[in-house]
Amino acid sequence: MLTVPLYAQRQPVTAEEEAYNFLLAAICAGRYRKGDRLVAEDIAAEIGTSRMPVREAFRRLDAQGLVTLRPNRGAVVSGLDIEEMSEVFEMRSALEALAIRVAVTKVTERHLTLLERLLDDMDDYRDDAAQWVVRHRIFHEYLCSIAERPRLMKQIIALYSLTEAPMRLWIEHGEKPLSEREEHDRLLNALRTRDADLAERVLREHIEGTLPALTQFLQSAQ
Amino acid sequence: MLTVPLYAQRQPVTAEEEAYNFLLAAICAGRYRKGDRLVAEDIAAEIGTSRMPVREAFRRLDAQGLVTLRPNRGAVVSGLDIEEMSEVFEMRSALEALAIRVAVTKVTERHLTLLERLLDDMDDYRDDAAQWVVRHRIFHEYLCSIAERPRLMKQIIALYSLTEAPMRLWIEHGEKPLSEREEHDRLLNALRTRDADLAERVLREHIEGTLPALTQFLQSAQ
DNA sequence: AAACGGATAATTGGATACATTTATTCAGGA
DNA sequence: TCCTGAATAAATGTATCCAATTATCCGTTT
Repeated sequence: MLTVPLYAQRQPVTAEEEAYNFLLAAICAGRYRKGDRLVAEDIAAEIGTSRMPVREAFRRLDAQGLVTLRPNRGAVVSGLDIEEMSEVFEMRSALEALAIRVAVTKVTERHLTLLERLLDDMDDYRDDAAQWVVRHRIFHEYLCSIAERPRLMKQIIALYSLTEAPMRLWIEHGEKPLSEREEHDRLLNALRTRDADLAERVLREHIEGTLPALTQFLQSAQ
Repeated sequence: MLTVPLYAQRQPVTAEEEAYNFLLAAICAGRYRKGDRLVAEDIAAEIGTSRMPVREAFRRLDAQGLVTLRPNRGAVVSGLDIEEMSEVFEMRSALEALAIRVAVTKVTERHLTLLERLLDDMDDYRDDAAQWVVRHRIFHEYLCSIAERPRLMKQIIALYSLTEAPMRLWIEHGEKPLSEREEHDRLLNALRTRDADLAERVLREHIEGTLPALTQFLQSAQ
């Protein structure tokens, strides 16, 4: 199995990296939730460092939009309200559309085979919401990585980090749309045609089509 | 004159903010150039703090892509090579296109009047490249701000921070395209029609049309 | 002269200490 | 009971210190 992009893959060589990986993973996994206050000293104690590397990790997470830092008032997990979720989906649509347009010009059979495999992988976790959401993210990120645009990729990854936790809650709630596999297959078929307009259209429909149900779930969970 | 979004407007209340504002402004202004090493202690001495706040500022700048941080090897101003410049312009095109589509649904006469004023402002600095580039940025950022999408806005601002220094060098080099005012007027006219497709098309042409000449300049300046 | 290697200097990463700010507690008064 | 506000506790911001890493210098060797 080829490795695929995901958060925190790099072996930490500094305490700051360790703190960053720890916090990113914990927020994505839902251990720290929207509004939770992150106390530097507590986190430092948990990973066995001093507060300083944790503070530096906070800065990166703040720049990424995952955490909100206010002077003298600490770090709070940002989370997304309905409006912000919609904004993030709009941005995903715009940036992933760009990525797939470029990807269409570079995609090989090898890529398509692996993408297919990633979809099968997702199917295997049909009944494990947490795993399914992670695999879903891996699929999309791998798709975007074909474009070979590092800054674009970084941005898309940041957006997925923002949506992972609420997406998991939603899927765990049993709302996984049955049309997912079909939509992803349509996406692969569009890629195969190398038709950028078609691929973009299918991708945008896939992303934007997910939003209403997710929004409804967020509303019901106030 | 209404205030418009730009970098570093907030009065710094912490040393970290001061360091961040200082470095952001210095990189945008071209005082620190691509490849320059940023020594935390020197910068700390210049702004009258210790290294710690400067290090934290480095993290944010790194997350924004303005600086590259490597373990034990310090901070280096990232800069953009030709390929990266092209990537950033692609991203600007995608994100500003989204912004203008939303802006079209929200734009008022008041906005249009101010935009017009900002264009006149730019004209006044026709012969001052440095000022012109700053005003150009202000115009585009104000245009995007009409969409009222904070995360989108933040991202667009980050992209402008990346391009400001090379843009100034290019304009100072005397290559300012004479068609700029006309293109910006076309943009305002498109906004006035409230036709999202038209506005997006004009904006993308404006952004993507700038790239070839800028690329050529970067190539000539190796 | 160029390449190598070891000594020294410079710089970074991280922990600790202390001042400042914010949060919490709790007693007294409306 | 609900405020109010002083006292206390907790957390943050920053400077300083030390260890570890990296960069630079310089003499030696080829």
